[in-house]
Amino acid sequence: MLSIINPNVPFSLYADCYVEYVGRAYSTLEKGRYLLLHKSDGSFLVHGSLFCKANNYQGAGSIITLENNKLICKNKKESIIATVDHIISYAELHDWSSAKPNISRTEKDLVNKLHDNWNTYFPDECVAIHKEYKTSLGDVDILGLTISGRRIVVEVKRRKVVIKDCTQLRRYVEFFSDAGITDITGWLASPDISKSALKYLEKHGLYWTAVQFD
Amino acid sequence: MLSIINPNVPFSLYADCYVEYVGRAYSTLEKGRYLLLHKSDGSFLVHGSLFCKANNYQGAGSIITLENNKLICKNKKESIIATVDHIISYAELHDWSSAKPNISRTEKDLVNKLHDNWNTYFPDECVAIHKEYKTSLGDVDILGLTISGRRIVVEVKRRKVVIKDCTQLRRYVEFFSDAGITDITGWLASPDISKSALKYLEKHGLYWTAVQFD
DNA sequence: ATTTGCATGTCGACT
DNA sequence: AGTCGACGTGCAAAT
Repeated sequence: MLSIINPNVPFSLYADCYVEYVGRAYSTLEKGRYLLLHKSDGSFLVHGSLFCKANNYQGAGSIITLENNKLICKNKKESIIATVDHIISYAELHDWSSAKPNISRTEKDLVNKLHDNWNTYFPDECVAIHKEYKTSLGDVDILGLTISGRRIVVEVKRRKVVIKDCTQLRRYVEFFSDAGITDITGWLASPDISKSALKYLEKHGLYWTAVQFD
Repeated sequence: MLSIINPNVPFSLYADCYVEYVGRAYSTLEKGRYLLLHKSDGSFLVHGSLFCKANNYQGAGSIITLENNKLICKNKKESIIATVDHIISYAELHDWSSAKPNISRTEKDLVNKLHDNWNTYFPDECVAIHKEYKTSLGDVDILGLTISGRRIVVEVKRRKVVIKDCTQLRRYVEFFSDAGITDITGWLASPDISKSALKYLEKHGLYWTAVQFD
């Protein structure tokens, strides 16, 4: 019944089926009509008519097999079983492109802008400005060092800053204070910030500066 | 050329095209063969042959229009333009199910388990145990109150705890200490924890307990 | 509309 | 394999 399906070729299958997933979680998807996609890297997706996210999915490296009217997708720790009642349409997807999109306006772009225009955004003149400075509590987006030895710790966000971003910054500041360095200024830099995040920053003696995409 | 496409009906389109996205970010997807999906809630997806995630996407409420050989998907602040060279296949997706999966083994399940079996996991006997206790710094998963007035603050994670989960817990603990309450114990509860997270917890006088899914 | 946090997050980078 | 953080995160729930 699923004999027309070749699991060695990527495909799109529109079918009436029931789907069960066992792995990190457990889920069932009621019998209905869904679009099932099998990609060349082993990814498997079950899409319903709503949302960007698939109802069920499994990542690269999964293996698809057929057993009677069941489509079984397994990887190391997880499996999806689609029990198929009726196939509406099946199409092999040949020559499917593997290209990835080229994205700009990322956090990295903002980091570069801040790095290259330091004095526009920060009052402390620096003798050295590091990007992606590694610490045992995580990587600091930008670390400035003034002539007097003051550290300027900057965490950059490409979207509106919320509270958890502030605790991330605090953690990086904490790395230096734990190391006995007390002359530290912490900054968040982003296009926007929530009210509670700004309040939280002020309470902890931290700063925020607005930075926009070009 | 795209005249066979009815933008009022969900569809699956396998085509050679070039895709451009403008909105929160900007991206281009090189000319190639991709699967384009239009869902009934307005969602639009451009899938390549790799990964679970679409190369390009737009969420519910988007509107699709056709202009010559361009497929244009717009919402309030964003747009995707797919310039189509050649259609390999086009299918309308009728009676596409809108069901959502039923998921278990969620964080909520763990919260309930801890709440209902408190003494198995925590040494402090409590006179009251609240779930989803609201504070101005976020919601505490579980808050226990002992007869002596001690607060037990518990943050629950369904997967392995990492450092940022510890700072989340610290923030909730901080809410109470800011309010002048000093008798607080902070716990993380999860199936597993990373080494550095455990070390971080210990350094800050916080605790971890293992909890498994049933 | 704003803010918060979960998610089977996914994915990439680095150790 | 383990750990960490960005992501156009998506998405729901609460305010």
